[in-house]
Amino acid sequence: MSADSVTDPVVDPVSSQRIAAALREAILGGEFAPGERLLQDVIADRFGASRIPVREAFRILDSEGLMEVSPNKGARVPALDLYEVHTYYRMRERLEPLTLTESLPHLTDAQIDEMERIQEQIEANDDVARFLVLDRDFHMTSYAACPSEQLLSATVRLWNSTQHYRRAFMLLAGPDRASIVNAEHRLLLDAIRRRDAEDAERFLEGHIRRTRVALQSHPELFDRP
Amino acid sequence: MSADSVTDPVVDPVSSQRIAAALREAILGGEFAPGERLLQDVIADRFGASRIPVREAFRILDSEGLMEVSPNKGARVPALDLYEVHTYYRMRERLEPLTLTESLPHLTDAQIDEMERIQEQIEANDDVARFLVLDRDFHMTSYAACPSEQLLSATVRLWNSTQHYRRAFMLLAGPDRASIVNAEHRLLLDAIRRRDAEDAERFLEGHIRRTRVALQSHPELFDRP
DNA sequence: GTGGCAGGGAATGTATCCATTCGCAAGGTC
DNA sequence: GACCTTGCGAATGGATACATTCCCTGCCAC
Repeated sequence: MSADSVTDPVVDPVSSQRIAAALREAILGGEFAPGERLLQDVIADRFGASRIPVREAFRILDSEGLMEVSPNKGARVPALDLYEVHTYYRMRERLEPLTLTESLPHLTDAQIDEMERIQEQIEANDDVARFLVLDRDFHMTSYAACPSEQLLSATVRLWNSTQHYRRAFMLLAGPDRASIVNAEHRLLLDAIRRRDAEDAERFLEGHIRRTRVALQSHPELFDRP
Repeated sequence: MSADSVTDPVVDPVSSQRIAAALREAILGGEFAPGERLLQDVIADRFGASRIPVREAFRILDSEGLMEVSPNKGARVPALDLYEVHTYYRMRERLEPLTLTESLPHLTDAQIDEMERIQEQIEANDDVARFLVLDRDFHMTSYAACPSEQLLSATVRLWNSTQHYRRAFMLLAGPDRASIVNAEHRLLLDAIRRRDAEDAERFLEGHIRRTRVALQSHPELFDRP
């Protein structure tokens, strides 16, 4: 056992899970572009495994909305057009307020404090890649106490599927919109502190909706190379 | 080639897909109870295949919400408690009106006529198993023109996950509630004919909500055996 | 030049065999 | 008697090898 095993993240002994976790990070981090095909052999070599666990990993990621596999045609990162991203955002507008409402009564004060700290980091930050991580953390923390595994995983799927376009949008729009996002986050955080589900739902829906409308004004994000 | 190959459903040459399709039917049809474990060997023998395509099929069904696989612990049909089914219905209340709204402008008159025919069969029918099929057909036909593959598959997942409890509820509550369901379906159908998305959303949400409330009054459906 | 067709290489799908893990039950200890 | 431990059988995870499908390329006919 290595001396610093305490700080090492525990690596899953099940290869398919380990590979899925690594690919998940890579896809969410933008290492693979939408539409990019992933070959079983290549991924298998990369992880020193056979193709069997790689196939399992592909299926796992498929169920998370991060890949799409089709019989005899291989696996690729989904490439969405404007309409599909638009639809994902409309799904988010309807589902995530519910997730928040379910989470709200079970959120601990410590978790709300954690959201506050994340928001402070967002306000002090001006790096796009870091914003994406922090923004995700902010919202996921607000959902973390949702007792429904199903609702939570559905929410994560929606975030996963739109992650790449969120990044592309941020890179394009730049940090100009930061002040609006911060205002929205502050309103949301305040409603959560007050345990006001109705306000929280309203602010969250508005936050997602505004992002959707902003995205729509940049159709060039969806031009196929 | 068999003489009646035209009427035969095309069987998928890919074993994993074929097995997944058969298991999907079996689970939705109630052949496996929630919580029941499915062994790779048993399923493999049943379909005359090795365990590899069975594992693929399990993963496929997992992504459809029909099974849950956990590493080294096998695969089973998800068993939900009252809260989780309740949550699924609340998700349905929010998502399915959107699916309908997206589908509505693209629905052909022929599809609406088809819904009418299905509704007539529902009204002339008094068998629970057949009702479940027809009811699903009725709603799925209303969603069929939804251009978003993602929204459609999310909707199907929600239906899949709650199918068993819908059946259990119908067997318990009997056909007493038929008249209310018929009234709701008629209102929904009328709104669809008028291409009135707002009314259609309202009636659909109410339809799902009423079913959820009715389900909640039968907590005995969720007693573990 | 355009369309279709055949062939070959590459990638995916599957079977068999082996490795690993899990669960349970029998036995032992305090 | 309760609790831990040990070991065995069964089930899952993974590697290798083979079968099948797909796709692209080049050739041919028109």
